[in-house]
Amino acid sequence: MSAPRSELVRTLVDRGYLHQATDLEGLDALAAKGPVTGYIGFDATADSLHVGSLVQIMMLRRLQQCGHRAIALMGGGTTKIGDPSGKDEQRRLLDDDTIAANIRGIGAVFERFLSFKDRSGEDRSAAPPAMMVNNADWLDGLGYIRLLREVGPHFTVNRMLTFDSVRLRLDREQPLTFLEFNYMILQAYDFLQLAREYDCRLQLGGSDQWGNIVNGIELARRVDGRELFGFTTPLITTASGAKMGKTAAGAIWLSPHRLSAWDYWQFWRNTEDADVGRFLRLFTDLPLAEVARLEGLAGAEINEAKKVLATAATALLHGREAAERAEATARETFEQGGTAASLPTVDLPRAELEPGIPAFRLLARAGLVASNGEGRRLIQGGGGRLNDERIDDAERPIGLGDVPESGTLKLSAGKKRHILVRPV
RNA sequence: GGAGGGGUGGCCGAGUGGUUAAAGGCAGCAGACUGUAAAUCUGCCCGCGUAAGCGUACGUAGGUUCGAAUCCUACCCCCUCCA
Repeated sequence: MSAPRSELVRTLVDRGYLHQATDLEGLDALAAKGPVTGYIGFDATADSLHVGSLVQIMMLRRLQQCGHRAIALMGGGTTKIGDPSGKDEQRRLLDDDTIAANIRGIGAVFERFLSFKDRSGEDRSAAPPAMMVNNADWLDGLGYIRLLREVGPHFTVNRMLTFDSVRLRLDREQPLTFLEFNYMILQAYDFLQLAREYDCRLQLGGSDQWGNIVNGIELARRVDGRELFGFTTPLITTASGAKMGKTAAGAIWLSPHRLSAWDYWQFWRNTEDADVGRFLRLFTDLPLAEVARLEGLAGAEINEAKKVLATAATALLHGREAAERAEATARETFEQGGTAASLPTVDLPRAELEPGIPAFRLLARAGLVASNGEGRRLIQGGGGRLNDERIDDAERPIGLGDVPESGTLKLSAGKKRHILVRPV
């Protein structure tokens, strides 16, 4: 297409969010005219989202930044069905209480990225407040016959069978239950419902959602004669092809109770060279010119860009202050080789430390390793450190005598994972 | 309801009486090299134990055997085809 006229489409395209769109020019024209309402659905399968969902969250943020209304749709209803996309097996079905708790947890994340406050009073140019809605509100009370009559005629099973989410299962001879088979219908119905109730015209999502999104668009056209738009992002992988967000300590969660700001900062700091520019565009608000400059840094200098990325991305989720604290901690720890007092700290009763604890046991006690055996192996492999000195003997007792001036022991598993132990 | 196939460690997947805490791969952790990168190479990778060893583990519960993931019985679950 020619150069986008709307800020929205320009932003999404320039920053690398576009994979496929149903009618980009139409969307561009619409967004150029005035505020558009767009949504993304999130399943409530865990009490926190992880970085895998961050692209979607950032898109909602872009939507709002460009003056449009963003709706975060909580899948309180659809989670009871289970999206078969990209899965070989049906997920365990969750009960209502769990889903409700998950929605609360997930909702908290959105507060960081979107503004739900109505500020039109103080600032006329402000974007409409974002909204959070739950599809259980309309799906729970849905009558089966009514749904079949309203929606059923517009779906042919022939076509449903051609969708990736279904076909992949069938091709691999994995079971697909009728329950899951209905997921796409409900998601299509969501879009119709949001279009009717909030004049929502746009659904965004990951590339695996393309089929579901198109279904909604078609449904609304046939039933209501509405013109809706769809937009998907590419699957975000690292340059070496790994799916994003599964690393050292497991999934990179967005909720602070699951993953600290420090660990989150470290995750971004360890981005592969080749990903830095792309990630800066997708996951930070940095101006594109600045991104281009940082991306151009070569060799070891690219580390500067990684720090900017880490701090900017962490600031969005955990706040500027926490991000800068993480950056400072990292500088002291890695660049000055010191012991930053702000490293993660665990308290240990003096009485326990008094007689001395074998090193392998202390590593486990501090949470750096999962078991005593793992602590032993770590030390045998040369990865265990006490106050930056390699621990050679797994049995070596560590006691109060090892506590340096600073008052805390520094334990390390490898060069990157450190923890402070404070006797209390 | 009938016939056939199958359930193995985080995942994939070999193993059909002892040499099996269970090949191989992926993922993960650590070491070396570096730039807290990638790639590569090396080691580790159920728990407890300094160790010898012990305890758990191959869908569940029993049984046969000196000895079972491997054989038998019952049950549960999944798949394919038929009704």
